[in-house]
Amino acid sequence: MEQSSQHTFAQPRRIGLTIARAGAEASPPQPPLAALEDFAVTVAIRKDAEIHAQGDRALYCYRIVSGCVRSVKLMEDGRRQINEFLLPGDWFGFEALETHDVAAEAVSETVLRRYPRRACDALAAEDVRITRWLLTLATDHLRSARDRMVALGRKTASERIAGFLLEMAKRMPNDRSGTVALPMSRGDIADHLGLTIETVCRCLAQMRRDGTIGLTRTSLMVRQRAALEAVADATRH
Amino acid sequence: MEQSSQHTFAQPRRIGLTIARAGAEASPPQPPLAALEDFAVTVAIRKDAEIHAQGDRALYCYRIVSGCVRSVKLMEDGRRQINEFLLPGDWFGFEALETHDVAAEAVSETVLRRYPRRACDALAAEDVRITRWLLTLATDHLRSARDRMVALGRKTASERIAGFLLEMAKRMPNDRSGTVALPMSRGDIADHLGLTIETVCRCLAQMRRDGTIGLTRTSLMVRQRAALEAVADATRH
DNA sequence: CGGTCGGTTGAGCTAGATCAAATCCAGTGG
DNA sequence: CCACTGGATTTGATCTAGCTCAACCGACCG
Repeated sequence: MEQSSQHTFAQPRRIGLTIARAGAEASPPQPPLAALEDFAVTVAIRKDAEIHAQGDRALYCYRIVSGCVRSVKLMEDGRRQINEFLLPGDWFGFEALETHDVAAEAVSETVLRRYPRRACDALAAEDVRITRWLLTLATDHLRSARDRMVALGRKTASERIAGFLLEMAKRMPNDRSGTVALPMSRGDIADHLGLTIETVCRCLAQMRRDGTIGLTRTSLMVRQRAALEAVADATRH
Repeated sequence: MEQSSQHTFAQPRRIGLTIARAGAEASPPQPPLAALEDFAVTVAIRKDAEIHAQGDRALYCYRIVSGCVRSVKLMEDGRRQINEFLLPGDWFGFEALETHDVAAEAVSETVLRRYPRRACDALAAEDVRITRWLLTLATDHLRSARDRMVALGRKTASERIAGFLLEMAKRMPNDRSGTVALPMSRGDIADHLGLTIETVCRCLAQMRRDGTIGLTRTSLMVRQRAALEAVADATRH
């Protein structure tokens, strides 16, 4: 089942960092060793295809070149939690032990750069900067996971959604008009925020009625950032 | 407000790892450099005293020698999320950037070993093993944060509580009879699981009526592990 | 043009929250 | 040793945010 839908490009190499940084406002840290690129392969993933499953041997880690990936945990009965949405420049899969504890799926058509973990480890053994960089990645993810736990444990539906919209507006590339394309479905948003599709819809509809956001099926415009922030940021300091 | 209640022991040094490991079934990884101990100080913290606040300059990281610590995030209006309970052998504060993004408070009378982050960083610059160890810590915390996100986002009250009880039974030292002391209040449990005190009480009471657990105010006995696991572990694989 | 699949909207329903009383101790003072 | 006090816990009664179920809608597609 793993990577059933991907194919490997014969050609591109070293297109790496340039593309990765495009449009990312505050990009995640990039690895300090170009040598890593020598072991990498570029792969294209179709929308909704699985990059790796929960429980797969963790052979690779990945950097997103373009598109969007969701990191997912599933329960037996189908309940789903999306840990995070990953965007161009983001890394994932690096934090696994023997196996991946989450699945990774393409939210939209996605191009990845794929790195063998073995090579990663080998380089890390030679060059401390690799390990330090991995540490930075891990702590960044940890801190954002903590923010999400407050949201999931203690925030109301509209607080969660306001926070999500602000995050997306910040992370996604926006055209001049301030409109950003939302790559994920309402269902994905719901499973990210611990809500149902219907609740997500109703909150968004309300915010549109209030004039705080502009909204179509796939795009978002923040019209009154202050109003959204007031709803979202009840977190102290 | 920081450390208002702690005092520094003049005496003990190097008692470190021995005490730390006592009773911990699967202890977190310990640092590979005894040199770190040369910069450490042992401090005692009173119940409910703050070790560091949200937003404090991150000058130290800590290892728990004995007792229990909660890592908490507060919202303006007092809503509270406890990210994790930390037990003897656990490290915290290492993942901060300039400031701590969470507060740390003693759940019970607690003894800590406190390490200046500056010294940590200096040693890490000399010895890769320190950095690797920090990476291990960070990824461990990240993986457990993900499990908690599934719980907070998608599990029912009884599933969350069953999972919590199993985790505690596993992490806490248990006397011969299989009874473990629960150091935290019902309120702490509620704020950890994203529930109210009343819901926690009712679920626990129900489990006691069903005979799956034995329970007093401060202690827990798992009587039918299988029953608890059936409720808790709906996570695939 | 009919079908399908997201998305939206409406109408109840319910798990868990909220509000309100008891109880139960642990610690205190006599 | 016992009564007293205050906070934590437990239990009961009610309420509600968000879920569930169901209908409808609009865009895209063969």
